[in-house]
Amino acid sequence: MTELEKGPKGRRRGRGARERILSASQQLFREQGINRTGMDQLCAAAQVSKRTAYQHFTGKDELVAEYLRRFDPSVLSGVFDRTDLTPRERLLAAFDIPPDTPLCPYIGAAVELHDPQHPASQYARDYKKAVAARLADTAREAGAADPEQLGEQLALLIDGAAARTRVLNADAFPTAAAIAAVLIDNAIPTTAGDHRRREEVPS
Amino acid sequence: MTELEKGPKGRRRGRGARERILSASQQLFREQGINRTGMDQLCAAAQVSKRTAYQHFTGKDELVAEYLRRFDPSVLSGVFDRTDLTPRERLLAAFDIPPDTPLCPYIGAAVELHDPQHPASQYARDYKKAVAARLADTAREAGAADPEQLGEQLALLIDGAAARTRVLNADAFPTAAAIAAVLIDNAIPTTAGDHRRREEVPS
DNA sequence: TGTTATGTACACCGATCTGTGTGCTTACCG
DNA sequence: CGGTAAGCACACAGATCGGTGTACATAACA
Repeated sequence: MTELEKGPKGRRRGRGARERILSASQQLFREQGINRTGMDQLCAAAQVSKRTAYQHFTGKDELVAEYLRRFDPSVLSGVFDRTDLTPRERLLAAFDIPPDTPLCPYIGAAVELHDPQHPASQYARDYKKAVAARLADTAREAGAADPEQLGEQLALLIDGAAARTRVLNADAFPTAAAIAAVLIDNAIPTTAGDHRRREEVPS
Repeated sequence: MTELEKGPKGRRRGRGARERILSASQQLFREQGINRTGMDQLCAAAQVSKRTAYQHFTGKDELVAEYLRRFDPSVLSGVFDRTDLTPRERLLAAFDIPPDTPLCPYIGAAVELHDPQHPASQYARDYKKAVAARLADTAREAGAADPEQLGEQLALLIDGAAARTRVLNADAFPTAAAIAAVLIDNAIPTTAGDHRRREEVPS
């Protein structure tokens, strides 16, 4: 009561204001977009006074950059660290996305901010490159002929699915997954089986 | 002089204010984005008084929708109406984009407006569907096994290239074109000449 | 000539936005 | 206890936004 619940005034601090601000950002920026989410609304949602928010972040720009920096775990690592899958399956698993996922915030940020020099835009670039690199690593692990190329191609498919889902309001990831399957089959030379869908991998 | 050049006051009307407004929209909305371009700036660039702008368009929303509606000719028809190319070549030509093209305004609008009900968002959807349909038509003309699927796949590649180009600030269309070539080769059974290795599907 | 569109120039409204300034309140810690 | 850090409530500044109101100027047409 004294710790998590608020007294009507004074220090509230249930697990840090900063956390609540970033948590609210995750929700509001994705739901409404960055530009359409004002600091007033955001602070209200985070149950944080505006004054406090500006003591944790020098401005909205920094907040946005920090907000973007908190995404890897769920999307990136969540896919690549699954040791129960073969490299090949891991590549395809990148397209298995829960159908309600609001949609790649990096593209949204790059479009909304519209300034390639903005820290968030720079981080979005870095992130996209990192994803392509991890895909390339996995492709190499899977024995692809040209891992870098395959990684870049799969990254493009993911972005295409994200953008198209956003514009059409309909899930485009199955289509992207189908293309990915073709590309992977074409790029990985042998591996016992063949092209088409191959159920399991021996080891 | 009396017609095109302006007297310091009064009616200017060199080829219609509406045209100048839309023309300025094309430039500013693409350069700066929609939300970051105010009506004041836009009217100044169009050399049109703000009052006049609001007599031609009921509001910015309508202007944005109209702005989007003026893009087909250059992109869509420009590719599909080329009778000097085979259907196959036409499919690939969709990825031949002048390297400086600012980038698909439909995706930008859908992200910036962030409201699927916005007239511009609806038109963006219609347009994307139309492109996929024309790609499917061409794919059918080229003899693809599943034209709708190929059309949807190629459309996704285009969107992926657009989005990725935007985020990474580097041309992603060559990568998309490479994927397209693979998909087309896989989907079109015969077609005399070819590159890649295609030993399968005799008929 | 006068009328009617069409347009200009410019001030202005209300809303909203990022960001501050100020004073008060509470928790923690020595 | 007293001090300090963290936070709150709230008003407010300054800018910008979409959109109007008003009075005036010009071109085309009768």
